[in-house]
Order: sequence, then C-alpha cells, then structure tokens
Amino acid sequence: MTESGENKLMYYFKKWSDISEDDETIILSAFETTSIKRKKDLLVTGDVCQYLYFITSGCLRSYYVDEKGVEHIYQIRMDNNWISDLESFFSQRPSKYYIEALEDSQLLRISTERLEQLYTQVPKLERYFRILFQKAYINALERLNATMWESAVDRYNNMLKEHPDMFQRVPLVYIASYLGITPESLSRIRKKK
Amino acid sequence: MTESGENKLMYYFKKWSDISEDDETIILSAFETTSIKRKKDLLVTGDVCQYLYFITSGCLRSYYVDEKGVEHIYQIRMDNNWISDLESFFSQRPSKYYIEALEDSQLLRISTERLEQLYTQVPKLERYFRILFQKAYINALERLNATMWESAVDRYNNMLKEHPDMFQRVPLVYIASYLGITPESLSRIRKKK
DNA sequence: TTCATTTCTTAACATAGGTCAAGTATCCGG
DNA sequence: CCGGATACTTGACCTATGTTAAGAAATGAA
Repeated sequence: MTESGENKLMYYFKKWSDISEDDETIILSAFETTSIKRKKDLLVTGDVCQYLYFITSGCLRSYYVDEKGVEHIYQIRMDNNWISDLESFFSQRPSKYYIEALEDSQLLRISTERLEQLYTQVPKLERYFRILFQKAYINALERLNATMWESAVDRYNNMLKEHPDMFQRVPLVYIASYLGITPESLSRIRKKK
Repeated sequence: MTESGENKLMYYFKKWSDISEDDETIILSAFETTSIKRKKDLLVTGDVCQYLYFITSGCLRSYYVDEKGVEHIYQIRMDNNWISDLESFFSQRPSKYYIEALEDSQLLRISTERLEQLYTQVPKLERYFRILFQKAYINALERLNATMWESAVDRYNNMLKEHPDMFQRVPLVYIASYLGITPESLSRIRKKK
C-alpha cells in the first residue's frame, strides 16, 4: 500500500468520524491495494461486485448496456472517490453494470465480509459511511432533478462549473452519456458557445 | 404518540439494527407526534427544514418551483416512509423545496440536535441510518438511470408495477410530474393501453 | 344535492434532442 | 513517427414529448 494512498483514505475517514491511532491501524489493514490499466474492467455485468473501491489515483466509469447494445454511463469517478456497484456489493447478487478504467488507476479495496467485520471492530465507521451515503443520496436527488427538469445546455454548463477537471481527462463521448445526451448533441451545444 | 405509530417506527429500526429495550425507550422519547391536514405545507422554500419526519399514515409530496413558476415533484411518500429535505435538515441552510400533504397525515418527527444526541445515546442507530441512506442512494441511482435512458411509457409501466397504491391515492397530475412528464403526456400514454 | 373547483382528456402545433451518415482531427501503440 | 483506431464535428431529417387551449368528468364543501 502506498503511503499517499493510505493517507488520502484516512483523511476522509477522520474528517467525519473521530478515529483513534489503534482504529486507524485496524482500518488500514482491512484494505488491499490494486491497480488497473486503462480500458480494463474492474467489474463486468453478471458478476457479483466483490469489493468497494477507493480510487487513490486515476479515473473510472460505470455504465450499463441496454437491449440495443448502447452503453449508458451513470458514473464517472476520479481520485479520492469511492466506486463500486453498491447494489450488487451489498446484496451479493449479479451486477447489471460494468466498471471500466478510463486511465491507469490505483485503488484500495475491501470485501463485503471484511467491511462487515470492520464495522464490528470500529463501530465509529458506521458514522462515516452513514454521512457518506447521506451526501451521495442528496447529490443523486439533485442530479435527478437536473436531468428531469433542466435542459441539456444547462446541465452541460453546470458540469463545466462543477467538474472542470473531467473535461481535461475524460473523452467527450463519455461526458455526453453521463449528461444523458448523444455526443452529437454535446458537440452542437459546445459549438454554440 | 399513537401505539401503532410507535410500533411501525420501531419495526424499521429493529429490522436492520439490534436495539435493546432501554434503547427503544430512549429512541421513542426522542420523537414527537404531529399531524398535518391535506393541502397544508410541512415545509416552504426559504425555511430551514427543522425535522426529519416519519410518516405514520398519510401521503405527502416534495417539490420545487422553477423560475417560470412551474412545480416539479421529486418525491411522493406514503405510510411508513421518511420524508424531509435532507440537504436543508443536515446543513441547517434554507430549503429549496416545499413539502405538502396530499392527505391528512400522521407524522413522527425529530430535530437535528435531538437526532445528533440520539446518535450519541444509541450509537447503533448510525447503522440503521447508514443502511437507510445506502438503500435510498441505490434507489435514486436506479431512478436516475430510468429517467435518463428509458421512455416515458416504460417509466409509467414500471411505476404502475412498483407503486400501484399511488395510483389509488395520488392525482395523476402529481404522478406525471414525478415521472418527469406533463399531465397531457401521461394521459396519452394511458389512452394507448 | 348542487355548483365551484380540481382533475383529466383531446387535438393541433412546436421543439429539443435523437438518428443516420459522412468527413475530419486526434491519439496512442508498435 | 507512422497508421489504424478512437474521438469529434456537421448536416439533413425524424420523433417523443412539450405547449396551448378547450371541454368533459369527477370531486368535495356548503
């Protein structure tokens, strides 16, 4: 496990939940490092998502493929974020999604059993994850409202403001899909500026 | 506090988190009952959302009003569900939303401070709410995918299957808005059946 | 029981964004 | 540093859903 990897992970744990030295050691030992090459899959449809991943560095997308074979991206995540298919991870049922690396990435991962164990060993972690999911849920509702009621142009502008970094690192095809539009539409929106 | 009200609340707490007799007493004493009449507001835009509400019986909607004065419903909740503006509730900043009763409703409520206190008194509650938000987040992502990538017809059919009870109790205007379409569109969809 | 209000439907027309197809630019692996 | 693969743009045309407007049906308060 790289030094910087550990530190970033702990930073976010400590931010919301007060963790002792001992707890810190226990937590760190529960995670393992992995890395993944650009274009490789971390998860494929039909598999059970075995891990919850923390992205130390890099960039990944999660998407599903509809009956017509079209990919729909619902998440793009970069450094210092969690990624997983939570539904599959927590239910241990086959996933409907793919998770693919858009850049060579460094990850920390933890399995369901190990995480459950960790909750028992360090009950304060429940608080961290409670707040994490609380925030994630609030964000998801915001994004839902935006996709339902705002125009593609507004969503694009908003994304440009909120995640300017993504435009540096992620191909526009993927950003278009994340915004819920076609690459052609995104291209037209950008032209108008 | 009505007997049935208490019981339903505790049922959901105990389902995910094991709560002792003593804990139960503490939890119950932290909630207060309120009721609200049909068409009355539980929360109006600009106010800080002071409470997290558990619906013992009844039905409420949350919505926001855009610049053009159009209402957009993002949540309809009935018996045995939580309702609140979580963003405002947790940040204690003014809300962007309204919460209005669609039926006369019975509620249990708890304030931010009281809830924080309760987390300290009964740390196991963190687990309950962690799982609650986890599930809520997963649902919100599903709904996001559906609104982005499925047709209005598919979303309607899905809602009919998932929440048939809503069609008995909630006017179609509101269901249309919840689905992200106009009442006219919903009417056309229903005619085609 | 009745009438005002709210809810739902229908139809004609408008529009954002999708689809298809083709061409250009850019990137990255050998 | 070259060439095929990937990413991006453009244009013509199409479609799902929105808009406006009007009337019918259902509901609930007096």
